[in-house]
Amino acid sequence: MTHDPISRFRRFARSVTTEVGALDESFLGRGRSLGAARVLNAIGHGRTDVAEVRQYLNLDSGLLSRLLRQLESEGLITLSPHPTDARARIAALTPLGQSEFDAYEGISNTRASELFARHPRPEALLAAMDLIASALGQDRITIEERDPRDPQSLFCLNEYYAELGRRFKTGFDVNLSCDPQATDMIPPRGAFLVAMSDGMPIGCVGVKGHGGDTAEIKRLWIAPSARGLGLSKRLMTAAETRARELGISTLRLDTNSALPEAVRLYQTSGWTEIDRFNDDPYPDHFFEKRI
Amino acid sequence: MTHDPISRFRRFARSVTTEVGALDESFLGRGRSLGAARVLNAIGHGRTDVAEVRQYLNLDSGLLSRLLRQLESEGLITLSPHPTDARARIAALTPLGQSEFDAYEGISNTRASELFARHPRPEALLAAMDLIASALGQDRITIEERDPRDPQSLFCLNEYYAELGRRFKTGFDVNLSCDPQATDMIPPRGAFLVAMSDGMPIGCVGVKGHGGDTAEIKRLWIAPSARGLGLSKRLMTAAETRARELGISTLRLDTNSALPEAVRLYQTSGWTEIDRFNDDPYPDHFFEKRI
DNA sequence: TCAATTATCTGACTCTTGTCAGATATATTT
DNA sequence: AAATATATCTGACAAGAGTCAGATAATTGA
Repeated sequence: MTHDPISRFRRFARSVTTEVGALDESFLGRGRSLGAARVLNAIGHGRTDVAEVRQYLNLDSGLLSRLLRQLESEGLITLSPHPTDARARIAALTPLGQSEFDAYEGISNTRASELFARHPRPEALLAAMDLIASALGQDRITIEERDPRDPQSLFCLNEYYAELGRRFKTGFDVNLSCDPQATDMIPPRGAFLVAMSDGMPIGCVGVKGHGGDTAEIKRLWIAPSARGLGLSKRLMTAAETRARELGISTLRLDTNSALPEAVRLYQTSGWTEIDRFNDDPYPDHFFEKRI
Repeated sequence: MTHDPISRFRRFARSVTTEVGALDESFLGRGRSLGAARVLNAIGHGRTDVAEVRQYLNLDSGLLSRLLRQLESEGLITLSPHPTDARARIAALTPLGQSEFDAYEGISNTRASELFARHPRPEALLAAMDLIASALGQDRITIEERDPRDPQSLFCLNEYYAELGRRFKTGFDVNLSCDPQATDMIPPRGAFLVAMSDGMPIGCVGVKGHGGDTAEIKRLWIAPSARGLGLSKRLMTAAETRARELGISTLRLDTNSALPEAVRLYQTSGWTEIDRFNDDPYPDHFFEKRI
């Protein structure tokens, strides 16, 4: 039979490589090699340190050096010494470089939006892409500490609130719950961790401290497309480690039976159920863990 | 904001290219260039005519010639003259070539099945891949005439029956419906068309004749992942064209109001509703079209 | 039958990518 | 201050992918 998972996967791989190949072809149309175009794009996307570009594109230093020279001689970028490390250099787009970068962006954006425009269910297509990106990018998921007020963190928090609203019969109103102060989730009192996958936040967790040796775990959320990959365990482990570094010895958390995956996670990872320790109207399960 | 469709698409593209790149790397591990490996794979997948391989991989004839020579000198393939065209050649794997081909297959199959094995919802992942493959492969969908009894056709027909079973309140039993004889859907009486996308069947339609100048359209089906892309219209147009070639001047069809997309399609593409013309228990709408 | 076309092969080239071994200047560590 | 490490640059090279202009032999069409 021809419709086993493997051949379906193959058809997928073939369609995507063809698409990517076609995009590369159009990039080539601007009279520059793909390598140079990639470097320009990396710089345009804010990777200004030469070392950063090299790491991102995984390039040999010699090769990158030549590509940078080429872009410089085309008048697309300027190279200046790094302010704090005179060995290193930082790259910046010139106005000409910016317009060339915009042209590349235009090519890929047009392709992408045409794809969505002619599709009957663009949201389904995007959800499918998220799912696949999470599945394929599993090994490249990183956990970063961030300010809970930065855009990536806020994105996670909003998704979290929206999901609670859908899951709780009564809906969810942040103002009724004891919303942690951002400063309680910033060192030295606490921390906020975001799981990033190829530049997109796909999960978060907060450690809310108050200066003592006890803290609360709050706002554990995983994007639907990344569920089941063991990410919540990774986030919780990272949160515990970070809490320990901050001098915290006891963690507590509250949760709700409308979130059975969460309850199960805590039960199976060393947490003990305890009595209610606050009067927040939403939670109905309370846990504690010594770390 | 960073979570617009474009950046989600980008994250997807990046994760897939990384995956494909990693696969290519492992291919390289067998001590052969990627080009040669691709040619070997194309031959192993049954593309025996050199011309076919060239077209499939979109290679320059000179380049392919050299790659074939290399594979031949490695003892992986044999090249023999084409039986009916002495200019052309056909390639075949030697036993050694077959085992080398199997090794490549093993690499990619292992990767794919590991991906599915560690995913919580492999079916959802596959459905997502199908959806994306259909969306990206739109321009590469071909409509082929096939024997309604060949495996690709049977796959479509079974999916079609299964779907009717789900859609009709009463279920669907092929034996109660007047199932067309295969020979009625083979020239000169009729035809059976299958829409193929990268080697997978994603839709079908039958023209069921009885030797006269009237025929019926039967078994119009589109895979869920390929719906909304205008494929049913393409299939119907192809069916009409083929019917005309077979000397048919009037087409009829029956359908059911549980398939509203179908009813709407016929109403908007030149068909006129007519009285019941058979006593099949399932249909409740009947159409006719002069072509 | 003869001219045009087709399938493949050959040789000569180019470009891009990538590797490697130093060279140079600056930072960091001891 | 000396030794070591780091960031980048330079030159020399090699392999892969791909292009192009003919050459050859077979097939097709007028």
